[in-house]
Amino acid sequence: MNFDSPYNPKETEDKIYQLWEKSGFFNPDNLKSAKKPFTIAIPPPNITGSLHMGHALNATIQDILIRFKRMQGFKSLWVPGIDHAGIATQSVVEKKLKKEGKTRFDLGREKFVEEIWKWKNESGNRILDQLKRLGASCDWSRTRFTMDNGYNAAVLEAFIQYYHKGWIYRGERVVNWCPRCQTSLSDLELEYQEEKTHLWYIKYPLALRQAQGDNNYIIVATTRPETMLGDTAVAINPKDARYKNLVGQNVLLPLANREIPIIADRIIDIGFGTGAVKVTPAHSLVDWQIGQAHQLPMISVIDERGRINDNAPEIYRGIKVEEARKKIIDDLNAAGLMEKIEDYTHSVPKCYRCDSTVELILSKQWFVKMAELAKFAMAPVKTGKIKFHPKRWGKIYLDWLKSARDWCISRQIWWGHQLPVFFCQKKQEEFSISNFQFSNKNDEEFIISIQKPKECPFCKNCEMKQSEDVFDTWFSSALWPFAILGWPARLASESVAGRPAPTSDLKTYYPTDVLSTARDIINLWVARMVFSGEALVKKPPFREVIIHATIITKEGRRMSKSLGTGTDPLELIEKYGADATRFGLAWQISEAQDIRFGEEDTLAGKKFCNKIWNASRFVLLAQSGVSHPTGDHPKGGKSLTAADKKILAGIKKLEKKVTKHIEKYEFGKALHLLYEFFWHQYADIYIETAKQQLADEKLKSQTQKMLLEVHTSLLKLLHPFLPFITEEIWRTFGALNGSKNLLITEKWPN
RNA sequence: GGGCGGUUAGCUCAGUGGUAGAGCGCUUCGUUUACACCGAAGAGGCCGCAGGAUCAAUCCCUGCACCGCCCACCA
Repeated sequence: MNFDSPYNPKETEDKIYQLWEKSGFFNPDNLKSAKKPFTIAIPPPNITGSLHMGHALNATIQDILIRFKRMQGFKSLWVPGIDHAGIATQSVVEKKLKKEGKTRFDLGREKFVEEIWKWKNESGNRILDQLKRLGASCDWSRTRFTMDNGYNAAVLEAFIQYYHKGWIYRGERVVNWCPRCQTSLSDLELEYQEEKTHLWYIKYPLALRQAQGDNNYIIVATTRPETMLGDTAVAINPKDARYKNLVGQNVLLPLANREIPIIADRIIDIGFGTGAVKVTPAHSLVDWQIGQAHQLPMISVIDERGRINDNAPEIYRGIKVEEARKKIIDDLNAAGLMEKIEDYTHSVPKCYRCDSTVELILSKQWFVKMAELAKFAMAPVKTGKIKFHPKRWGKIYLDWLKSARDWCISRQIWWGHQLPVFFCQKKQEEFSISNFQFSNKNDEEFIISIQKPKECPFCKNCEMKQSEDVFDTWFSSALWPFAILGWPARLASESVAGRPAPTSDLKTYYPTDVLSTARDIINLWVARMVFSGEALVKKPPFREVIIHATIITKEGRRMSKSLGTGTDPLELIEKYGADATRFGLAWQISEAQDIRFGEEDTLAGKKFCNKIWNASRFVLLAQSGVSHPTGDHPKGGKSLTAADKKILAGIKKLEKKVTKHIEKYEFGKALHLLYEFFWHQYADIYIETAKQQLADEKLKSQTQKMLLEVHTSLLKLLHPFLPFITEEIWRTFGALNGSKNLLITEKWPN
């Protein structure tokens, strides 16, 4: 180690990280003296991802905790891994193909999935390597992937168990559909964007004309004129005096030339538009509900590519939705049926992966019933078995669960876990959305099975066909905390009556202790992990949930690569070093909802590292010519000066406070205290005093011991925050007293 | 429409029922054997606005304003 120049992270970090990896201490099985386990399951980053500030912050938080607990003597396990990220990954590879002028359909399913695996093997580990650069002390020997063999088994097992409990059903519903990704989406995979559009007031002529001349039609207001081709009713509120006498009559649906009834339903808002609303059960959720209540037929007019289908009049078929809207407006104008147009602003759902406008279409999908599972998810939070930090997120979590709708878990993409569902070919009619003019088709015959049945149990002589659908990515990530620990693998010795028995990892490390994540996936992920854990393993998956702040730019804007507004944590590491980067992040941690990230704090971290570096040099130089017999402790000596006593007392207090803050997940506070103490109490005051004491022969030896004592205590306290530099310095100090222990496993001083 | 968070020094943010703090920036001075990625000293704040309970509020309560986030089936 070269103390003659400022601290150089580049010379240290790789070397130290290799030392740690070689030591094997990231794997808690090698922590011989450790007793109680402490576990964190990393929120698996997407395989397509590259480390961003959010990851860096979260990794810093988790690593501080893991290192802290490891030093405290816990069997600390931080399990790393990656998520296959169905739609996201598929679109990355699709984009790559597009450059070659191909689509996934050109390749076919098998070849395409092969392409993705190839891509995964080439660049899928990038983010994990980046985490290492930050100093993350994960147990890499336990690295998992949501599509590795064991994990696949967990996904199928979960589905089958849910199915047998009656919590899964297949049904034709109005679902969110991304026309670009060609798949269904769950409600949580939508992002709403405000759009300025219009409210069109359209005249629907009454089929049975009244004597009074001005009652020839009823006017409906809509933001989606194009879906009128699929209208099967006009609805009004039963209390609306304006239309009371029209209920039960029919109108002649313009353009489509069908007669549809006027119905009354309390769900209709009298104040919206004209108070009369067109009902399109196949393309709107509310309308679907109305349709169910009034037994209306469903006419699907938009297909899975976002085009008008064959259920519409011929002139509109095959046209994209946006164009169909224009054409229909023109045609209504031409027919004199457009009453008026108003400006209107409302939120339009977009695909969270590709930003396309999401259509609501009628489709047969698999759903998880939320009624039971929401109870599972709520119970441990209500009883305090799971605690949120900050507390307020617990309420948000519960609020969502109270009204959560059934979860659509099937996706029509190719990258993911294929549903373990097999259909009888003979009885299965080829599924095509445009065939669904009317509902009430009976379910096809299918069976749920991990392996393809040898014989079709229905017709006895067909080759059964597996469902082409894959699971929603979140269905598999919901199993993360226990799937990564071995669930549902059966150990012959432990299996009980054929039921899944926990593996030893599951026994030892489950439930995990802390989950640290971002607030935007509380419902998407956290809630689902909780009910999955409760339902499948009978235990909540973690005890504490840390919801960390979102990192935004100093100007208050979202950090985004495409906007060019992001800070790249790897650049920070390059520029300031990993410790400084961690410092810059930890320094800004508080309970606030956002962190407006300023690079100055990273610079401060770099300077702090240098301060530690130089103070260490001083302490080492001051030791020259001294040998320290082990056990020779300065404490209690009669010769302690006032300064000695003060710094020792200060350290004691600091140890208590830092411990307390880390335990309360107040990492920013802990770091501020450490910084203040090291720099101003220790370096500015004590070291300066020590210089004088060293010059005094009577105090010299005592002071040398004091410096070493205080310094090593501080290195320990700093280690979870600044692991590289503290470990590097620790090695030099170890050389002094013959100790070869790594700092990562030194005992936490409290 | 509902809920939540924020409003403190030029910037980013801590903080406490009783003289207001940090990092960065700024000013002045300082190369004495850890460190100029430093040290010493300093400037800079009606702690968003208006009320209320209190001996006393930046901190507690109420209302308001502005910024931001989330949820919701206004078609």
